[in-house]
Amino acid sequence: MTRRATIPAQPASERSPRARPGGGKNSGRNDRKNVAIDISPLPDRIGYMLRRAQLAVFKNFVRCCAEFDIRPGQYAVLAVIENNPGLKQIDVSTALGIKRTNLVALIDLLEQRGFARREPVPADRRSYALHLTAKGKAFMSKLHARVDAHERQVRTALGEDARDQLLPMMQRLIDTLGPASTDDEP
Amino acid sequence: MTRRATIPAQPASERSPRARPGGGKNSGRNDRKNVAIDISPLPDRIGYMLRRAQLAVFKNFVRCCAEFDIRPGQYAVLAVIENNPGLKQIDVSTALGIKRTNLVALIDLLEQRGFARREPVPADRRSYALHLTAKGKAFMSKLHARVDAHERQVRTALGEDARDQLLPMMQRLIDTLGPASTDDEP
DNA sequence: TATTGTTATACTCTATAACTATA
DNA sequence: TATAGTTATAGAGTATAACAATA
Repeated sequence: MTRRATIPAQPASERSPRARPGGGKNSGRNDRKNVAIDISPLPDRIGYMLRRAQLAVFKNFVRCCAEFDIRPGQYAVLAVIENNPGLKQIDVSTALGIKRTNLVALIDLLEQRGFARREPVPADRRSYALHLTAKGKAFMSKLHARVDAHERQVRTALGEDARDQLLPMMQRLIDTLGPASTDDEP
Repeated sequence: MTRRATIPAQPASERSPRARPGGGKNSGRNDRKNVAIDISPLPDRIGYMLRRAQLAVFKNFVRCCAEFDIRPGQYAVLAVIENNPGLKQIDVSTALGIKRTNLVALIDLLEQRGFARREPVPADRRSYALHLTAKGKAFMSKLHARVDAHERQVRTALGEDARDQLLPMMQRLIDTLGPASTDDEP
C-alpha cells in the first residue's frame, strides 16, 4: 500500500487540494505546481509523527509564553526547583534528563534573570542548593497560568478521549526504550 | 494534587527505590542519597512527555541503524526522494517541514555519500531533480528492513491497542496546532 | 516580481573530555 | 576513588537575511 489518501504530516495547504497518484513515471514534469508528494512510510513511523507533533506543541508553547520569553526547558527547570527547593544541580539533571554539563548555562541564565539562585551548602561544599527568588516565584505563578492555557489548547486539539490515553503511552515508550541518558553510560 | 506516586518521566533507576513525600520543608538535607525529585506538573504536560518519548524513540532509531550511520532526518529525506524521483529540493522542504536553506547541507551529505544526486532540469534551470543513485537504492532496501525492526520495537513498547490510536492523535496535534513552518510566514 | 537554490550566520539542544574542589 | 560543578568544544537541528540565477 503506497499511502496517498490517508494523508501525511505536511502543511495543510499542501494536503488540501487533491492527492495525485505518483505510481509509475510522474518524474519530470511538476509544472502545474502544488504537486502532492508521497512521503509513504513516514506517517506510519511513530518516531516521525512524534517528532512533528512535538515540534508543533513546543511551537505553541513558545507562542503562548511569548511575553515571558521562556523556553520549555527553562520552564521545566524552574518548575523542578519550585517543587524541590534546595535541590542540587545534579538532581535537576537526573530528574529532567539534562546532562549536568549542559545545565550549567541554563542555571546561569535563570540566575541572571533573577529567577533562581545558587546557595552554598555547608554540609557539602561541592554542591549548591537551588532556590527560586521571590521574583522567580512571582514569575512562575504568572507563567503557570499561561502554560495551563497552552496545555488546554493542546488537549482541545487532541480531543476528549485521547487525552487520558496519550500520557500513559508516552510513559511506556520512555520506560521501555530506555529513558534519556542523564549522564554516565555512553 | 502534588503527584508523587504516579511517577514521572525520569530514569527508572531513580524511580524504582521509593517515593518520598516532599511536602513542607524537606529543603536542606539530601544526604541519604537517591532522593525522589518532585517534577509535579511536567508528567501531565503533553509537550514534556511528547519530547521525552520522542528522544527515546529517536535514540532507539539511531541505535538500530548504527551500522548504517544514518539519522532520522536523513532517512526521511532519502525516503521522500525514493518515493518521488525527480522532485525538487523545495518539494522535500515543504513535505518534511525542513527549511530549504537547511536542506542544502543535508542533500550535500547524501550526495557525498553517493546515495543521491542532483540532476539539472531543462524546463526550469533554477532547480534540480533529485534521484537516488543505484547505491542509494541498495542502501535504502537494506535500511528499510532495519527501520522496520526499530518500528516493531517501538510498537511492542507501545502495546497492541495503543498503536492504532497514537498516529491519528499526532496527526490531530499537527493539523490543529499548525504544521511545521517550512519556510515563509515568520 | 516571484521562485529556487545557495551562503552566511546565529541560537538552541545535545554530547564528550577534561579540569577543580571537594568528599 | 568518586562526586558536583565547571569549562571547552563539537555536532545536530532550527531560524533569518541576503544574494544569484532564473522564471
